[in-house]
Order: sequence, then structure tokens, then C-alpha cells
Amino acid sequence: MNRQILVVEDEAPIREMITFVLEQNGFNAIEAETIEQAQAKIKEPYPDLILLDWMLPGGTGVKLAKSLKQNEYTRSIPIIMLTARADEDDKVKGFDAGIDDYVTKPFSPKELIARIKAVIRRVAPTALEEAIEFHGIKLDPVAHRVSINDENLDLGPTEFRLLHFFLTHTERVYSREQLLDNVWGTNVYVEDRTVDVHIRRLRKAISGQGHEDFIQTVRGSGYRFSGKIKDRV
Amino acid sequence: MNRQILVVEDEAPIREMITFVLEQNGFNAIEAETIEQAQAKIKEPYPDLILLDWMLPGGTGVKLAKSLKQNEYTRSIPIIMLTARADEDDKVKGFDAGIDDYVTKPFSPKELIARIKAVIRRVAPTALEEAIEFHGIKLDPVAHRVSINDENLDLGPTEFRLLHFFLTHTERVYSREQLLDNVWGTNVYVEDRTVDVHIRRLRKAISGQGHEDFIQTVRGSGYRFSGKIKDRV
DNA sequence: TATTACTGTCATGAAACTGTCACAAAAAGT
DNA sequence: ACTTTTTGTGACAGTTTCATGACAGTAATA
Repeated sequence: MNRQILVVEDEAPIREMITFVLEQNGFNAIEAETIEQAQAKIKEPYPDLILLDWMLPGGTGVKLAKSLKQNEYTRSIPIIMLTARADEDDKVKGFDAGIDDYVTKPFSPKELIARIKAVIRRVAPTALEEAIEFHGIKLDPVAHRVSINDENLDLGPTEFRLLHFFLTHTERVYSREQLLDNVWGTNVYVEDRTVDVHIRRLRKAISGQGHEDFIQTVRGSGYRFSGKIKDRV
Repeated sequence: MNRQILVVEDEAPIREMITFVLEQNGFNAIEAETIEQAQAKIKEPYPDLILLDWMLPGGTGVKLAKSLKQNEYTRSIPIIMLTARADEDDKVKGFDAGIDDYVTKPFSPKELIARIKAVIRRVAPTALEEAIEFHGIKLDPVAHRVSINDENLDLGPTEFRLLHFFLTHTERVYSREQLLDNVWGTNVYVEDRTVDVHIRRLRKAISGQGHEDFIQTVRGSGYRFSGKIKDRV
């Protein structure tokens, strides 16, 4: 699952260039021209990082940064500010808003990629590198290994990613589409119902002894991964 | 409640193909060949989304997009542009006019549908995500869970929406029609009395031990969700 | 190249959910 | 007390949604 990076930049050539560089380096770029567009595109598949231009029509990037940092769900998304001036004041303003790093235009692709990787490494080791444990289920992203009650089990790639996603997003219903976006990738065209099949495969794999079904079907809405006992009737 | 999609495309074969694909996927297609036709057909039942061809007789699609975005009532209708060229200039012009997304011809049906769904998902905000508590009733829209006095209970989709509506609109009488509008959706043809049945189902579900009947019947007017002891009339 | 693993899609049957009805019960009106 | 209007309820059939097994195409591996 490639990292999603949201590029907020109003000047088309620069935006295109950045997107190109990102995709050459294995990232997944989402483009936004304005603050409004950015806000719209942030939802659903939350990006792993945001590249935010300093000067934007309709308000400075700092504005957007601040509002993101105030939202529980977007607060943890790292932000790298793109600025044309290495102005000291701007930096201060940016850091107030919780900016994670700066890249001053013009910049080399190498520099950009290096900064991005540095920030991701710094910010998201927990999110993507660290082993997760949940009610006896252990998942180690590095070793790519899963166990339930210390009993190893092997999953196919998709089931692994699906479980990983669920383990990091428990107690919340996700529609089939949201799961597709998050587990399969944003612009993959796959049938909704395919999710069902993979849910089934995952269920089968983790349905060892008596323990509850962690994956709960919420009819008409999607699926939920939960440690709580299934709703009583 | 099918989505209405207006297809503005002058070439009949393409238009018909699109319509076909849309209807296969549960959308409701309205066809228009020219900008004038489109403008005429937009009124009344405002479409939920517009598929707009780039090259149209009598002006480019951007023209139409711009005029739509200037009208208070049509401004919020998302637009997906169909373009034969992945031309940079076109894209920029389109975004100026507030285009929500692009699909470059030729496109696969899957891609088209995926884009449409993505845009609709992005535009239609996912209600309030905040959990509600009212006299021991907890409803969590995110987890899609309901509990009374910490005891989980299972509701069907309609009962869930109905309860959600009531919890966000307590102490106030709603007619059956108002409930239909708010819970079922605006242009749904359903008998008034159907509300009664769902009220009954919801009552049954939340009628645990002794606690009052939260849903009160107001004879001749409708229903009220209230935490107060039922008024003697 | 042969074999194996993995994916996405489909067909099918089961289960859940919905909207309506018909009739009972309750309230309001005469 | 009797009639009329409105609401409560149980039943039911049609529809929608979901679980599941099968299958064929593709990618990975030996």
C-alpha cells in the first residue's frame, strides 16, 4: 500500500512536477489546487503526508494547517510546507500551526523526497513500523507476520493489509468503498463485493478457537473490527 | 433513492453508452445534447452530479460549468468533465470553473463509475460524526452502535437512522411526513403509516426495563422524542 | 515450464429488512 | 353509548443484502 501524499499547490506546472517526482519514487499523489479542494480530498483516505504550498488563493497554507491540527482525525497527518521565501517569520508562523518541516522553492527532487522520507520516518514509525497487538492478535508489519494467541498464521497479501488496516482502525464502521480506498488503493477499480470475499477469507483465517468474530457485519453500512462482544439481539 | 446524473454529451453513441453504464450501476441518467438542453433539464429535479463533455456545439463545457457555479442553486452540484485530451490547459480551465474531477476519453465503465462514486462520496458529507448520549441512550454514528444503559442493541438501518434523527431532534413533534423527509429521504414515495410501523419497531427495540417510552405519540400531529415524563393531555 | 498461490468475479441460497395491509385498540366527537 | 378518526400491532410477501463455494485468470515461485 503506497503512501498517499496530498499535494496542495495552485500552480499547475509545479504541482505536476511534484506529482511526477512523487510517483517516480513510489508515492501516491493526490492533487489539490485550493484550500477548499484540499479539505475535500483529505477525507476518506487520509493522506499519509501533506505537501502544502505557502501561498494559496483564498488564504495561506497555514490556515489550512491550523484547521487540520484542530481536528482529531487529521491532527496526526504530517505537513511539509512549500515556501518560496526562507523567511524567518513564515517559519515561525508555520511551526505554530504544527508544520513538520519546510522545503524552500526551488528545490531538487532529491531534496523533496529526502525530506518526505525523513518526516514519515520520524512521524509514523508507530503507525506503520511497530507491531500491533489487539486482543491476542499480534501483527508485525516489519516481519510481516501475524499470530493469534501466539499461534502463527499466514495470510495472503491482501488479507494482511486488510487486517493491518482493521487493527489500526478498530471500533468503526467502514463501507466497502472505504475499505477499497484504504486497503486496495485509491484509484483501483474493483467491485464492492470483492471486499466481502476477502472479509470472508480473513474471517476464516482468524476464526480459530472459540473467540468471537472480530469482524462484524453492519448490514447496509459495511464492516467493523471490534474487540467487543457482538451486539446482543 | 437513486442518484440523478445529467449526461451532457453531443455524440449520441457515447451518450447512450454512458447512460447504459450508469443505469447498469443503479444511477438515473438524464440526457442532454447541447448546453441549452442541459440548462433546461437541470431545473426541477436538480441532478446529483453532471457528466459534462468538453467539446460541445455552441460553447465549451467549461462555459456551462461556470454558469452553473454562479447560480446559488446549482453551485453545489458536482461536475465531472469528460475530455478527449489530457491537455494541461483544459484541466486548468476546468478547475477554474470548479470542476470536481476529470475523466479522459476513452475511459472504462469501471473507471467512470469509480470516479462518480468518489466525487459523490466526497461531496455528500458524512453527517456528524459525533457520538450522542441522551438519558442513557448512546448512539455512535462512527462505530454505528447503539446502547441503552451500556447494553448494546441491534437496530436495522431504518431504525438506526430514525433513532439518530430523534436523538438530534428531541423534545419536538414531527409529523409523519417530516419524518419521512428526514429519515427516508426527500423524494421517496412511502405511505405515511409506514412511519408508524417503524416507530413501533424502534419502540420495541428500546423498550428495555421500566424506563419511559421515549417516543411519544402526539395524536393528530406526529411523534415526539422526549426524555421528560409523558405529559398528561 | 510447471506448479502453486493469490485475486477478483459470479451464482446461489439464506437471512435480514421493508413497506403494506387488515384488524384491534384507543381517543375524540356527537 | 355510539360513531368516527387515529394509532398500535401482528402478519406477510417482495426486495435487498450478505455469506459462501466455485472458478478462471494472473502473478509468483520452483
